[in-house]
Amino acid sequence: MPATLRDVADLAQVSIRTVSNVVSGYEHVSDRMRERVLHAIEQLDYRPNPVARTLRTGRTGMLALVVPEIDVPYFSELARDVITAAADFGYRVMIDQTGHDHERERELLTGGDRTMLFDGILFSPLVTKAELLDMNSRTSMPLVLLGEHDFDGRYDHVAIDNVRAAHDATRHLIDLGRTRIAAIGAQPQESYSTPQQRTEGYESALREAGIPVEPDYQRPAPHYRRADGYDAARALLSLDPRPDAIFCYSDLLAMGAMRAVFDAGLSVPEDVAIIGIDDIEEGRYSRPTLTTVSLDTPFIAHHAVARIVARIDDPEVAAEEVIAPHQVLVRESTARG
Amino acid sequence: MPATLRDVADLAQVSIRTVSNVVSGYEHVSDRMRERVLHAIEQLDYRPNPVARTLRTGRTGMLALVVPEIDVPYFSELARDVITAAADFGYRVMIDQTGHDHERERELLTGGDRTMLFDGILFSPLVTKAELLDMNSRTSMPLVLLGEHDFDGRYDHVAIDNVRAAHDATRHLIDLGRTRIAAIGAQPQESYSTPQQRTEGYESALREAGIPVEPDYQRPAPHYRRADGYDAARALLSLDPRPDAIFCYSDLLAMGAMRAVFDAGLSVPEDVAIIGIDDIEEGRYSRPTLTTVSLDTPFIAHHAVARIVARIDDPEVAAEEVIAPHQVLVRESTARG
DNA sequence: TTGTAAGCGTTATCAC
DNA sequence: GTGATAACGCTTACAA
Repeated sequence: MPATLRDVADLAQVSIRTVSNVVSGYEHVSDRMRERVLHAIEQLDYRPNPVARTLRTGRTGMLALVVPEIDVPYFSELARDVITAAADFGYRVMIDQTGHDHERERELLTGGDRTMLFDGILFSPLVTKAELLDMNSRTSMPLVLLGEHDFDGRYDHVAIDNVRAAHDATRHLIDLGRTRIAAIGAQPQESYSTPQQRTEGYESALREAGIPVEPDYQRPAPHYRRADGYDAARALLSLDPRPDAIFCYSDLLAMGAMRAVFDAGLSVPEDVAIIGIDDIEEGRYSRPTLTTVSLDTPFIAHHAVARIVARIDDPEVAAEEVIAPHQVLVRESTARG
Repeated sequence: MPATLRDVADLAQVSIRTVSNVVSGYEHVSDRMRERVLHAIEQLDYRPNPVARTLRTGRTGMLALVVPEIDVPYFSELARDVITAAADFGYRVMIDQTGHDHERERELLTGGDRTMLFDGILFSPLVTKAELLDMNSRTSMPLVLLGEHDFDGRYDHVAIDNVRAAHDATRHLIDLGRTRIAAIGAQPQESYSTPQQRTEGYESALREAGIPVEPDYQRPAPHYRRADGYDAARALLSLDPRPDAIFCYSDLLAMGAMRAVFDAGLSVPEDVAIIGIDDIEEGRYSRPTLTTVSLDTPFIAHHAVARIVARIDDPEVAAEEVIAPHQVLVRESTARG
């Protein structure tokens, strides 16, 4: 049975209040008292019960990071940075996986989930804009959106400029001299905003270069996993004329797409140049290495945590938008012939 | 301000006890009462406070999964399965990252970390056997070890037979006709038990085949990341005679090693055959695809969660050892010429 | 500077 | 079957 404040107080012959003062670092405690208390704490191996403290203070010291799939490299790399950033602010991170389950997302946001042991949510959503809009209005749970962009200032969010990022990626392929530029990653339901924005950037870059937008060259991807990229690329390669470049909305899609190109007996970048988004470590070792749009996840993580902490401390603070920098990293998958 | 049991009781004109009964699904409640209570709950949008409940019951409904690095694919894929398995048992998962920090591991295990908001720990350790032995003895926190094997029945653990797995992997390379078989992944401090066991399996397979164990062919890896595999492989390739096969203690090491082989102007598997351990998804898409020892992570996750739940329910239950099956999956990186 | 006591929102032990 | 009421372990007015 773990020792309590009361036990320590009894042993040290002081009041429970004094023990609490010592434990929580209150200043005005005489040295003799502090000495006695610390000794008793040592002796009993006392540790404060965080749950009791939480019940009293209303703070758990935990953040929830909600992602669709933790084993998607982008999310696990983001999680790593978020855990690190949260530690700097004295918070710990609980990771929740929604598994593309909108219902689960709604539960978390509305608090329909009855086990909310955290102070705030970092949310990398799957939900549509409309869904999200009236979701969190019921709960007062502090919320910061990751990766999304277009929410009219209702929520804190930290994201990249998706339109520009997609535009830059497409532009890079154009500068290579490619003209039949396909894209993988549009979502069947067009209400997901990230894919929508990337499509917008892709199309605008094509138009600016005077290249007609060819609907057949745009393939959806139900999720953003390797298998989805593989399937989509296979379909693209069977077209006539076949694309000479593919812009993938995520690096993982790109990994699958590259494999599909090889399996078709073609080569990257000679036959098909490929670019992704995310800059996951895998792309720095793959063959060929993957050209990508790098996202500065540490930046995203840091600002997201900073925002949520600010909102926890003051729920009334105005919502803020943070745009993380991005940058095209040219590697072998788009190297010039 | 969220509604409490008391508010509901007042509105429904019943006692707080009756409300609690309804909420926690107690059977002996009259229909009229239940009706009234449910109505009030609905009206107030009442949700039980999990912290208060926890303080009373001592259960948080949370498990901690402790891993060195969440962005290492093996761990993120394991995390995914653990989260899924935990959900089946009604638990949620908090992921903690120790970042190769022994001190952090000790903190978590001894509860020196003051925020123990979970009921049990699933621990994929970095610590040495000796360290672990007297670590958890102070706390009574339920603990299940993942991936480790040789702890004399003091702790629950679910793992694979590391010696056999390494033996099988090495044997596979031998059966290919390779004779200069290197290994990457031994740890500088030999007290880590998993690497130790893999080295044991590697060496025994060589000896059985009458192949001398060549110390130069064994390279340590500080961590198990791509960069470590890359560096180790580079060193191996500069040897004379150079190895014609490499057994990597993890798939990620293998990905780095493959890249090093290509950068040296050699090919896999013709010049150097490569096999890993873990069966991460990346290896199913890489070029060449990676031969590996598959670990059945869902099995590991399920049994680990089942054990920890059993131990939470009855702390006195005898420690158990679960050995997960493993299997060599032959792919292109060791295909016959 | 330190002690006393009132909660935080539950669950559980009594009675009735 | 339902109603009071005492914990759970802590923080924090309010007193002394």
